[in-house]
Amino acid sequence: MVTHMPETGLAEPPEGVFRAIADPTRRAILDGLSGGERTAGEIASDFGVSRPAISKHLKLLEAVGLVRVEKVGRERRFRADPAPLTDVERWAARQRLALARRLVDLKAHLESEPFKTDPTARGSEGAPP
Amino acid sequence: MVTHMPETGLAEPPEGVFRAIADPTRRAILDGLSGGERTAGEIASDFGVSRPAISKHLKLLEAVGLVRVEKVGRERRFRADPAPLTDVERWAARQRLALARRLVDLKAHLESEPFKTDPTARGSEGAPP
DNA sequence: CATATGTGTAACCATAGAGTTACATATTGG
DNA sequence: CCAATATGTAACTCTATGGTTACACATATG
Repeated sequence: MVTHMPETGLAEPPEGVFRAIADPTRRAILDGLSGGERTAGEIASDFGVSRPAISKHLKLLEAVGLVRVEKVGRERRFRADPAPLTDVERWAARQRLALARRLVDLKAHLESEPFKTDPTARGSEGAPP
Repeated sequence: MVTHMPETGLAEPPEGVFRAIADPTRRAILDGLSGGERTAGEIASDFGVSRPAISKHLKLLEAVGLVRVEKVGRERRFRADPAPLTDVERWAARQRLALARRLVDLKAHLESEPFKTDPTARGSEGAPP
């Protein structure tokens, strides 16, 4: 039994990004940044939540690298940076590949051991020559 | 100002999956299921948390379709189903594409308006002494 | 310089969520 | 039928987190 942390053995991607995109408002912020740079105020005006709330979301997004900031005068221009999402995509892709591999193994297994108990039996799929 | 919900205009993927994979233990469970089916007890024994905790994680994972269960006798065999992750991958990919598009637009913009103030100037990246 | 503007921070609140222990519900095996 | 095994559920606790309001700061502007 692993007593410390999950410790999957598989490379565990940065926790932060997963948590960051778990919140719908933060995903919406990133979506809103798809068109290009926006100031904190502009972003906040898109949602029904207070500006401070958005400010904190932006801070968190910046912390995990999903957003870059550029201070221009008294305003701050935010722009999305999807780079950290590669971790998420890689993890998701690996999950899919794992399934595919299992299916291949299963197929191979079924084809190699038709019916030990009955030599006269035809293939398990019922499509014998 | 949108008063209801984020409402990004862009297709908003199922909230559930994002929340489900936000938890490191749940991701670890899915990773552990990469090799094939496992019973609830086997899964629980991999972590330093109580079995009920794992049970709840499994319930949530099943609710969002990331895991399938098959009751066999008194035990339950769980297996991963990465299908719902396509939503996540699509969203992530779209984010990346949005950035690429912005960069292309920027490049085009820079190339179309080299140096209005100096007709003799060559490409924008030149190193004028 | 005195204000208006654009933002971040601090202090609080309320709720969600992850963990725990105790107990209820199937099945299997004698 | 009864004890052991494999799980899920209920009832709680604690902490993380998203939101809010009030206030501090920096930069533009008349």
